[in-house]
Amino acid sequence: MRTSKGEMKGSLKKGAWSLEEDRKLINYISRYGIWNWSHMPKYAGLLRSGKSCRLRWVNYLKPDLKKGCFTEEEERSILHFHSILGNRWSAIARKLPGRSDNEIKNYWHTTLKKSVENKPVIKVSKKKNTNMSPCSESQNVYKKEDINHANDMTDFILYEDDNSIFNLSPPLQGHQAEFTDDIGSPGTVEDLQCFWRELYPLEDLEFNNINQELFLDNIFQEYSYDDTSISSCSF
DNA sequence: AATACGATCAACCGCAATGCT
DNA sequence: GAGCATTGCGGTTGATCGTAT
Repeated sequence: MRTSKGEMKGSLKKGAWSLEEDRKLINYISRYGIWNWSHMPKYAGLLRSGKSCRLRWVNYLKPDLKKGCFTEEEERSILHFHSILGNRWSAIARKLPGRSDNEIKNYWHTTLKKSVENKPVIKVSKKKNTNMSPCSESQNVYKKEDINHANDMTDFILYEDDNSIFNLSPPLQGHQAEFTDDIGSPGTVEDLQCFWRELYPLEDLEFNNINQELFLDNIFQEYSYDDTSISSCSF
């Protein structure tokens, strides 16, 4: 069955994305790029709508997304552009590289709107420890400087071409191309690094203008590793 | 300790715009 | 130009958290 917009309905999963689903989507896009959101989920082994996949990628998984608190400068930019553009969140997001429209929209409704209405806002971090983006130092967040040999993680890089399609460069070959979805959930940083290493072997990399540090931070912050995981990490 | 409440944010929904045949 | 598929956008919802009582 299809909706009026052509997307499959029924038997599609909804709600929060699991780590495994994230991995499948990242894995697929890394290998094949974004060619058709509607058909991609089937080939990626995901029981999600194309819309859901796109949203997840755009708002959460894209490697150049910035995570963490908005800076004062970003706040000023949002206020400024909102005064000009109104609720055109995607237009505002384009003015703030690394921020998604959804993130800006949420930040506006939860924080800035109140300040505009002259209600002083006391920022208290109440982040969740799984899917939430890290905000304060109280969060269980580990930056790359916390981890030995973290520079190795800059081995992993995606690039965006003129059509906004993310590709891996160069294409995976041999055992890399055989990399499949049936990989267990990464319990530690080490496990996750193995996952990424299989996708992006050092010798095959080409670097470009994607902010590698942001991508690196995203990988660690995404999964909010606990102390045990970090201390056991040795790459 | 238990419960209620408010804040936050990921994800969904409906619709409009755009592209393709 | 019509009809359908796909993409993108903005509003809204619901789950989950921390805090207050």
